[in-house]
Amino acid sequence: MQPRPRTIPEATVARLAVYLRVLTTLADGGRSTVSSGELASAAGVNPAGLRKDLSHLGPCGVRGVGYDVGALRDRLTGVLGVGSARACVLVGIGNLGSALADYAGFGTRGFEFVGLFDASPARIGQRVGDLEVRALDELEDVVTATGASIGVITTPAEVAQTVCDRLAAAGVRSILNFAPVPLAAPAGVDVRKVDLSVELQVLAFLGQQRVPAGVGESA
Amino acid sequence: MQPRPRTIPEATVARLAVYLRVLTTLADGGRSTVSSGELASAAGVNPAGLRKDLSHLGPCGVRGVGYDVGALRDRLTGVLGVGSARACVLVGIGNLGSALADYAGFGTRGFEFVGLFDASPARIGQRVGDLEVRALDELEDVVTATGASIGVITTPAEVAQTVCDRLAAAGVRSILNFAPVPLAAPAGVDVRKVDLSVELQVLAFLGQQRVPAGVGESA
DNA sequence: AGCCGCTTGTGAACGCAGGAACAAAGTCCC
DNA sequence: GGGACTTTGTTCCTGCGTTCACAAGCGGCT
Repeated sequence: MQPRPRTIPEATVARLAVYLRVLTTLADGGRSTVSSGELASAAGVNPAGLRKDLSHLGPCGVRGVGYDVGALRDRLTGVLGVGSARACVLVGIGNLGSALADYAGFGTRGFEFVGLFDASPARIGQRVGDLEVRALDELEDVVTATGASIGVITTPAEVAQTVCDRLAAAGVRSILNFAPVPLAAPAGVDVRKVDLSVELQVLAFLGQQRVPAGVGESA
Repeated sequence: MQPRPRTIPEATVARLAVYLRVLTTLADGGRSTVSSGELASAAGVNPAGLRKDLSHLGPCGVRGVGYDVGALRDRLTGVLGVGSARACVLVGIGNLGSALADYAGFGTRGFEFVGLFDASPARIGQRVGDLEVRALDELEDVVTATGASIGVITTPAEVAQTVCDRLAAAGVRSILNFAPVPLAAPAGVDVRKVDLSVELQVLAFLGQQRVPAGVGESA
């Protein structure tokens, strides 16, 4: 007996996270109710699409009035599973890794880094944010001890697969990969990839496509 | 006279960038030809999809043999518009901005940062990578002088729209936005968004969905 | 109490991306 | 020179995501 189907499209989940952020802002501003139109505008999406996204959670609005800001925020918090802080480990403390470890957007949104790891002896022992960088050898122990369920990989491409394997073997079930290689993970482990240079290249293509005549005139 | 339709789907363009990276690696390794199956495996996609992606560029392989690594790489380089280095400016030199300015993956792939900007006087004058952080006032002058066509925003959310407006007014045609707000840009300016906390939240949801013990039963 | 306007939630149509199967073409071997 | 194998390029089909448009429900006003 499950009145609502458990399957929520990934694209919808991504937008729910955006709605949650907007709702938090609105709640801080003292707003009590919002209409789908206003919320959609603040989130940068279509109002009808927003309502369809929310319909996956069952009815959570009042017709003729709109959505209760606090209630909807709490509902989204529960559905997205960010009610209790989730323990994350980060492997590869280079420039990008350090930035992520210090990124306020994570800590304030239900995620807590409980371990930073690097292979370079020069980095081990350094403090980044409020954590100390540890040797890669301790990875499995820390994952087990903290019950970390999320791993972030910001290592060079060559070692990303090895790190992925170790994370998966240690019990991590979700991996966010910034290394520019496709990772193979065992069943039961989700991998998401963020490729920053690809984003730039898509942007470059779109800009070039727009002006097909003599665009690279940087001289 | 345009033998091939100019419309290439965005999803395809993103994958073309991945193929280009793999091809570069293969070329460095001395490979001369590759089959679609091998290339697809290295890129983490379906072979049929890869061939379909490449078909947007017209025939560029030899049946019975495969693709010429060097030729295909050059073709992709041309299509993606990364043949000549593109000038980029980066606004918001916090942790993330510093990491991006230093990220080797950009410089080696046809992108060159020509200006780093921040509003905080404490950061102005600091060296990041091989550039000096400049005052935000100089943004327009630098964009004009260098002909930068790409802007990257890593500022706090509150000022992202203002920066976006100034970039667009100065002549930047493509913007990569890391701030967690939807940006409105005039026609002719492309905006792509990368939201790191959303990626983590999607991951958290998928991990939670896999183990539905004690979901938020708010009833 | 009844009506009206506003907003949500849902159903259907459209377009797009992804995957699989098939035909064309070139090469290697006999 | 001919046949067969390999690999590309294309075509069809299925499924998903998005959008538009309508019906249902609730509050407020008369």
